[in-house]
Formats: sequence, C-alpha cells, structure tokens
Amino acid sequence: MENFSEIKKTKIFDQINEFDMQAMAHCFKIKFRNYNKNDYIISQGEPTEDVVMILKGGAKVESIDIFGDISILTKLKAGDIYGIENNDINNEGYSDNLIATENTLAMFLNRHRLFTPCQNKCKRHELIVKNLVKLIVERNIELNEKLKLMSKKNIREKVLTYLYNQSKKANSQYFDLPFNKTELANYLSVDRSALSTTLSKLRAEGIIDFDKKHYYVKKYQDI
Amino acid sequence: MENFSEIKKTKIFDQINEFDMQAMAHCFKIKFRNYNKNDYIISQGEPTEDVVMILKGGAKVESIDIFGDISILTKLKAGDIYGIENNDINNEGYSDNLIATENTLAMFLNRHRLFTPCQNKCKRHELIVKNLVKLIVERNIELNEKLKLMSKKNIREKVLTYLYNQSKKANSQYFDLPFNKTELANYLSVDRSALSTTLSKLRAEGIIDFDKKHYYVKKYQDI
DNA sequence: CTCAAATTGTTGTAAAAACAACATAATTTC
DNA sequence: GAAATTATGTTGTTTTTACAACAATTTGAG
Repeated sequence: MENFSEIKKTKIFDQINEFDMQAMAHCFKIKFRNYNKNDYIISQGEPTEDVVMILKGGAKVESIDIFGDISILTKLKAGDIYGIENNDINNEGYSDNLIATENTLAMFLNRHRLFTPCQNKCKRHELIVKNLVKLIVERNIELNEKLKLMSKKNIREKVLTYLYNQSKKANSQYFDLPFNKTELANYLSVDRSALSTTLSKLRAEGIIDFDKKHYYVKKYQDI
Repeated sequence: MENFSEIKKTKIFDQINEFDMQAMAHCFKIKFRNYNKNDYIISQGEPTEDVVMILKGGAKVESIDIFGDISILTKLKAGDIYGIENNDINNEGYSDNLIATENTLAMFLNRHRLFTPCQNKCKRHELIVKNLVKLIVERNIELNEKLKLMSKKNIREKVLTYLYNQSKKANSQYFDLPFNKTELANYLSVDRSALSTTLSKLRAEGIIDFDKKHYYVKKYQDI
C-alpha cells in the first residue's frame, strides 16, 4: 500500500498490518498530499472534515487572534495529528493555520468515519479509536502542564519549571530541547532577549548549563 | 436509586434511565461521598483509581509546584468531572488537589471500568464512553483557548480576549462571569490591583462595562 | 441587624519584562 | 566557500506589571 511504511511508524497505527490498513484506508476515506516548506496544509476557517496526520516532515500550528497578532501554538512532527479536537457542533472551521515547516507528507482521515463504528466492522477500528482517545488525553495532560508553566509569575520560574519538567521526562539531568532559543522564547511567550538574559544568569549561578539545544539542570534539592 | 436525581442532571448521564444506571453503578464500581467546605476530595499523589464527578456543590483544582507555590487551576461545578485525563501508565497519582468549596456530593467511578467494555455488555456503556470522549475533547478545546489567552503579552489583551470569548459563548454583548475580580485575576494569572486598573481604564474608554459579575463588551468592530 | 471578613478600586513605588539596537557566531543557500 | 540569513548574547531605555498599603463598599455569619 502507498505510504504504508510511513504509516506503520506512527503510534496510532503501529499495531496494524497492511491488510487491515487497506480496509481502513477505504473506511476512513484516506487521502495523501505532499507539501513544500511554508505551504498551507490547513487554513483557519476551512470546514473541519478531516483529521490530518503528519507522516513525513513537520508543520507548525499558527493562530491569528482578533487583534491580528500571530502566535505559534505547537510544532507537529511525523506521527502527530491535527484537528482531532474539532467537533462537528462547533462548526466554525479549523481554528488555526497548519503550515509545513519543511517538505511534508500528510495523510487526511475523515473525522466522522474515524469515530463512528463502520459498517464493515473492520476489526481494528476499535483499537484505533482507543489510540485516538489516548492521544487526546495525552495532549490534555501536555496542555495542562503548559498552562501551569504559563501561570508562573516570572521568566526565571517559567524556564526553570520547563527545564525541570523536561529533565524529568528525559529521566536525566542532561537532555535536549526541541527548540532553539528563539523558539523557546516563543513557546514560553516571553521576549527572546529577556529569556537569553535569564538563561545566562542561571548558568552563571551554576543552576543550569546549556549548549545549543543541549541542556543540563542541577538537581532541585541542590539549589 | 440513591442520588439518581442528581446523576440524571449531568450531561454524561442525562440519556440514561434508572434501570440502566443501576446496572452501571455496579459496572463502574460507583461510590458516593459527602464533603464539607474545604475538605480534600482528592490529594496530590493519591493513586488514580477513580474518576470523580461533582453531583452537588463545587470544588476547586489546586496545584502545588516544585517551588511550593499554590495556584488554582479550575473550579468544578455539578456535572463536572475530574481525573479523567490521568492514565494508568503515568502512575504518579493525581497531579493536583481537589478541594470542596462548599458542601459537596461527589461520585467516584472506576476509571479502568469506565473505558473498558464490561462483561455485562450493559447496553448504555458505549454511549457513556462516547460522552466521556466528547467531554475530554471539550476540555481540550477549553485548554487550548486558555493557553491562547495566557500567551497574550499584556493584561489589557488578556482580559479583552477573555471577555470577547465569553461574550461569543453567551452569544450576547451582555453576560455574566463565574468569577469575582479576585478570582478573575487569579484565572488570568495577573495581579488583582493591576487587573482592576486595566478594567477601570477599559470602562473609562467605553470599551467595556461591568457591575459585580455582570459584564458588557462593545462590538469589536466598533472599537 | 450588626459586626467581622472579604471584595474592590486607587495610588505610589519597586521590580520585571518588553523593546530596540547592536556585535558576534552559527547556519543555510547557492 | 562566500554571501546572506538566522541565531545568540548583551546593554540601555521604556513600558508594564507586581507589590504594598489604604479607604470604601459589599457580603455573610450569627
């Protein structure tokens, strides 16, 4: 099957064999499309028929608010999914833009079909739904975590909390971030130069260390 | 059935009759408990066996971070659910405290049973799961919305965006907030007096008006 | 109804963050 | 590999926010 090797790599479909996938392809009305860097995969306001999964490459979720200000919400990589939280009731279309950040292969799945048991009763459907729910729940946990981060009252606490969280996830005092400094500032919603100053200060105090995207944090109890 | 009238009022169980509920009570290992104001319903770190639903009264979700600082994440009212996003894999226990803000009746449902089709095949189970998924998705949308709010660069944009969102939800320029000013400041993670100053200024400019928990916003295009 | 507690609005001051501008380093592109 | 672009760290200035203290008002408990 077309692109099956890429599909197989994703969390959601990793337990599915090619034969079942073939059946599901029809059931979910799967479509594929390739994008170049900076292409719009989805535009704000478009009807929310599909759920998009990135199979190769990457994309960013970009939001434009009522004041016209643009902010980048998340970055999607292969295996990540977009549009799952849209529902048919709230049919004002997708709430954000989805833009390829590099050459990207995307798979479209019909949302309605995804969540409704199909006539064919393709046996793996239930597993997929379960995986999808798990994915949303995980995203909720992530969002909760980020919200806690955002409520910190200064940059120092924001960045320290973020680094501790990442360290905990990596299960090591040494870990890599998926962001460069500019992107990190963006992610934490703070000014880049202010973040830079804070990071420098923390390094001078010996609480953290970093080089490019590599970071180290001292154990909390040692501070 | 005990407390059935309260259960019936909730979004998740509104289509369930008492007979089915009786079956599910066993299936979900339902338990009830009453709490006084300020009682802990759930403590951070407790094993996450159950999902809690508030049937009467209210509760607040309170988070304590690594610095020991306390912040209130959300307020739950009758019909709201807590603990759904916890999973058995991430078994570090509940991540926050859940505290009754008034006399409260809570219902506990076994999370595992909730998401796993039961042997009894109680016919409404599938509907409940569907409702739960809907709830999780709704929370996801809410979280996304709040996150966008929190990334605004100043208090003025934060509060204006929040008020516009609420106005849109209420489908009216006149609407009530669930918060007093102190709670609103808390929700937006800003200083209360600074929020007060901003609100006064916005009122002086004629962009908004308010009295207690009643608010009015001018249409955006009129600003 | 009365008193205590909580809420609200205001102001001045201190602290923090955003902003702008720049030099240097690193990365990308052709 | 050279040139252009992007990333990074630093500093000074401006703006915004937090903080503290207070008076006035509202709420709630007994």
